[in-house]
Amino acid sequence: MDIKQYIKNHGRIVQLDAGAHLFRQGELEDALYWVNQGLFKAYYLQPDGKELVKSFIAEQNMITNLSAVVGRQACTFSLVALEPAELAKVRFDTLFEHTLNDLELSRFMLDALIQLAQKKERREYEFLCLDATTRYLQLKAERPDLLRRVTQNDIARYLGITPVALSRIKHASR
Amino acid sequence: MDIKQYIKNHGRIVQLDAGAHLFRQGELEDALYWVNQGLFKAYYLQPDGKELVKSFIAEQNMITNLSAVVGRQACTFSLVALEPAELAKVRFDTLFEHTLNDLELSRFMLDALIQLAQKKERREYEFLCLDATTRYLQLKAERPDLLRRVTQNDIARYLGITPVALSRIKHASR
DNA sequence: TTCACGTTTTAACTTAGGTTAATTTCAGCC
DNA sequence: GGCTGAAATTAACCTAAGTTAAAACGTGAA
Repeated sequence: MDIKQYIKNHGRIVQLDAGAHLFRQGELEDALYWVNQGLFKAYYLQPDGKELVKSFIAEQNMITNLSAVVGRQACTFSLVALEPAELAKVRFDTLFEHTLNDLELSRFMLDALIQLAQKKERREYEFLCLDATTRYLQLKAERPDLLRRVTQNDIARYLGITPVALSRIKHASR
Repeated sequence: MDIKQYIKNHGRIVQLDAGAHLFRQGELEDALYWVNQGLFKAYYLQPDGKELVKSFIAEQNMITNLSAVVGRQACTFSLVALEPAELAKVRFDTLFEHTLNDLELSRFMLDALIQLAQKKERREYEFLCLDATTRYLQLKAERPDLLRRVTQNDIARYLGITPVALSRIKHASR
């Protein structure tokens, strides 16, 4: 069974309005979600109230808060719907148990985790090796849809700079 | 069978002098390694000759170049021994095949990948949310051994700053 | 249409970190 | 003990990005 199939069989449908939170930093969470529809923003809230964007998650992707779900700790980030959304929700533990008896499912989990690790490695590379201007131009080239669906403020906080700085970069690179 | 056991059974021992490369950016690579002894530096070489440190890998850890090994692409980074080292080497493909028939092995792969993803997520957080001084102080608190085994130049390039900047930070935070 | 409010831009000033180069420190070696 | 070369520090100057605040722009509701 593949993951999408598994979630279809075992999952509960969740509907969210734009602006609604799926979970918040500090809460406990044990679920893994599959996004059927909508766009989400994962973000860290700093003690001083500043917000930094960890990632954007669109349709046909998984969402989970790894440390919360694996380590049974408080969520390290918050997750908010930027558009009206529909997801399927399953308990991570139950899914993980099923991988114990189902080699195919286990394989799909492996694939998903490899993909996740590669994505994170990519982002690590960008922060370590590229300057803000290059990160912006790359994002613009590779996810032009995002720039349309998301405010420039959020794009800036995803790139690790302030909205003011992003506005300047856009101006300079025109 | 767990991964260490698997590698012990199927792996080939590799010895390296300090300064020797395990693989280089741009080469093809199909192996996964287990570090028995030594310390490694994974680094990106920029077109302008600048070097940025992706990670340090010490004893009792796995090493692999995910994109190279999974996507059959050129290595995205180089891997060099900072100390005389001994590793066990297995083909990634073969291991991955074995996970198809061995649930326990599959589980151990899952655990390893979850850990990897969590590590990467952690580093992403540090680049996104913390300034260089905080990143340095945190590294110093959490991996004091590293600061002893690695030159300050390499620590700086791991933190994403120049050696000059790190020296300044040390001076200021004393 | 207009108002209100959030988003984006612009400007002026500050700060962290980069760059280059000179100097000091230190470890290994003769 | 003195020499060598790498590593680390220091200094002077430069640039990217942060901060604060004001102005301009857009969009949706009344």
